[in-house]
Amino acid sequence: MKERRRLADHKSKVTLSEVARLANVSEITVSRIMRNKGPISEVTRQRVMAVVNKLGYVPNRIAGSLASARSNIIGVAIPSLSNIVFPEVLRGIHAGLKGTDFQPVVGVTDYDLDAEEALIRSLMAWKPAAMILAGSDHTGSAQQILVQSGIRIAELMDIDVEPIDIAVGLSHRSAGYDSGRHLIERGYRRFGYIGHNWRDDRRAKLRYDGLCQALSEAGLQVVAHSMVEGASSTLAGRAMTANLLANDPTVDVAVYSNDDMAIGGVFHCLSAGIAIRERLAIFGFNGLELGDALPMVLSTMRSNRFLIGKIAVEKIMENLAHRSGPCVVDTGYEIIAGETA
Amino acid sequence: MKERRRLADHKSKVTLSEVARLANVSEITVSRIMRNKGPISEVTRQRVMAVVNKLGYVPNRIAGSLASARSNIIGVAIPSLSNIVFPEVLRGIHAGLKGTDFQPVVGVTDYDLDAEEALIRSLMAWKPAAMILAGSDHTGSAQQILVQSGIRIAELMDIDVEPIDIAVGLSHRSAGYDSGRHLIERGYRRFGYIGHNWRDDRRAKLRYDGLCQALSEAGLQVVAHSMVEGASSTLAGRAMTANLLANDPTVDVAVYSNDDMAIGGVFHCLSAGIAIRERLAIFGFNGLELGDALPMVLSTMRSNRFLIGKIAVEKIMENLAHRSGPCVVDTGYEIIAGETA
DNA sequence: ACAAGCTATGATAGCGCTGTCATTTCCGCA
DNA sequence: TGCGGAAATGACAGCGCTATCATAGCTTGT
Repeated sequence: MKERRRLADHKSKVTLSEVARLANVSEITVSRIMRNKGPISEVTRQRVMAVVNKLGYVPNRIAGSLASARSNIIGVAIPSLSNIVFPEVLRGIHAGLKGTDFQPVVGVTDYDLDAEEALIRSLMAWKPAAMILAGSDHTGSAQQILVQSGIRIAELMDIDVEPIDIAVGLSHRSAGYDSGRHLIERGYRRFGYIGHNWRDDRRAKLRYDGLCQALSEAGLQVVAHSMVEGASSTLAGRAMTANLLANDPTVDVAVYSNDDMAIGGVFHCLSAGIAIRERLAIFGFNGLELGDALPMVLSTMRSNRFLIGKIAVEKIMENLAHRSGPCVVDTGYEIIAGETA
Repeated sequence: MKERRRLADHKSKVTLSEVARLANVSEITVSRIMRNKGPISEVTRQRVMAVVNKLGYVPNRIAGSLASARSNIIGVAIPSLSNIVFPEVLRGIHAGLKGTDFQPVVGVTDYDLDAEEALIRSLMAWKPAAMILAGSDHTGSAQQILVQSGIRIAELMDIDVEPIDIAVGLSHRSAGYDSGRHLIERGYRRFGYIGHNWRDDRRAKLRYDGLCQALSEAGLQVVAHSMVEGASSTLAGRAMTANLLANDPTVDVAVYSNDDMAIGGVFHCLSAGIAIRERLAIFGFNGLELGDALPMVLSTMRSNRFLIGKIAVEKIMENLAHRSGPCVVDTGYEIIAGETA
């Protein structure tokens, strides 16, 4: 009997009331001490903490959240972990959360809105304190769930449409536009575009639209396209660059859907002996660190992925309780002139 | 009064009992339906589901977990999100979890064991169904918490030491050893090593040790080192390559702590006009996709990060309830001959 | 025709914690 | 000396769900 007691004590059953009993105080006192809430005398605190440490007591947040009707969970739904930009956003989120005791619960949607809806439902079941999503495209039901939840919602990456609550990101449309202006100013006239699946990556499409507008205003247009099915990758960028030049040898600049693709372009040129910039200029999007390390610095546009995640969290934390009307934070972008365009 | 009721109904208070009341069944019946558990007649199911959909009822998992003393959370503690390998492991974890209704809760330790301990405590408070960690280095307390918890514990990346429960990864020591053998066979004799912070990345050190052993068995040694403070990066790899060659122009092969660094080496050679392989051979570790897309395919060793995450989850799911004695899964590695060494 | 064994449903009692509203103790100051 | 009020603690009633055991109807087989 004695042994059984000890086993039970040590494994499954170290609860608040156990601690309270051994420390000769009420449960609520222990609870207050664990949460640093309410006035507690130093003597009691130490006596209780001694017991806590001895038993290795870890408060059960599930019970706590149920009782207080609030959790310290932040739901995060991102489209993919393969595309480097999302881990970077996650990094920003983690950085913003550091020091708080909020925990992100991360799900991946694979760019599928129905999967996103299912994920949102599943995350909502944990009564998160806030939700962070990528983009502002959601199914009707998902949108409704988000709106009705009343919690803070941050929609990241994109600020081209009105958010439910908070949007943090940049205008991809005007980023594309400014890329176009920049390249026109540098004297390029025969534009090629190398991209990937627009259905998944709607923001790439927005940048393309912006680019076209800039060209059109200058009486120009994209004269050749090479689009790859599926996701962006450096290998795809390499292949599509070869493809583009084969289709239309007159292009003097290739604009890529992102840096992964553009770096593939650089590699193709290096290995095919094509003079970058003189023969073909290359312009990307994102400003990945890698672009900086290339034999020639990649010309691109920096988006601040880390910052987007971090600021989203900060905005949420500013007032966890109430939405304050749609709020848009523009994290901007910055042209990196580089050496490839 | 009527309006107030409706508001309350629609926002905060869509609970099991509410659904049960409107569907004219008991709470437990609704609970069974939501969980697909126990025998339920088709008629009842449909009647209840109609109410569920009408109210937009989402079960509260917090309450559910408390009542059932089990959660569908998987705690994940990784050292970093900056190093591409961990997002890939995460991807594997998500892939393995797909189709189950488990949710990963991810925390980042920044390679700090004390931070890891704090994180483990914090994750444990959610009574996770299992924990996934990187590496087998933990503080004493962390180790104790993990052992005592009784839940499944997977320690990833590394199988060079005995795990608490499950280990999935590869022997970095023998990977390093085999790199050495491979390069010796190819005729290289003057080895340089380019690495990053060993305190953070203990596995890189293991690979180095393995390399040295292979060299030593062949009567060789590493004749020059260039180590960068801090984390690995392509830029650092570039700089350290220049540095290495300046220090000892006789080296004919550089082994890098990982592909990020090695790719930097490739870039340095490309931009300094150094003949890769003829003048300096380059060998990495990880087998990143990017290595394949380079102008010359990177010679390296493939570690299967995605698989490590996926298999860890599968092993855990095999028997969620009980540990079955230490279990080690070797996901192996594979030499990619490539064109740089 | 009736025990045995289904299937479908319900009543009850918590899970481990926190919010709310007391209650007690102790201090400073008139 | 006594009183107002802050500091310290506690009792109690849930939070929203699920485990457990019980109950009612309905087939079966012999």
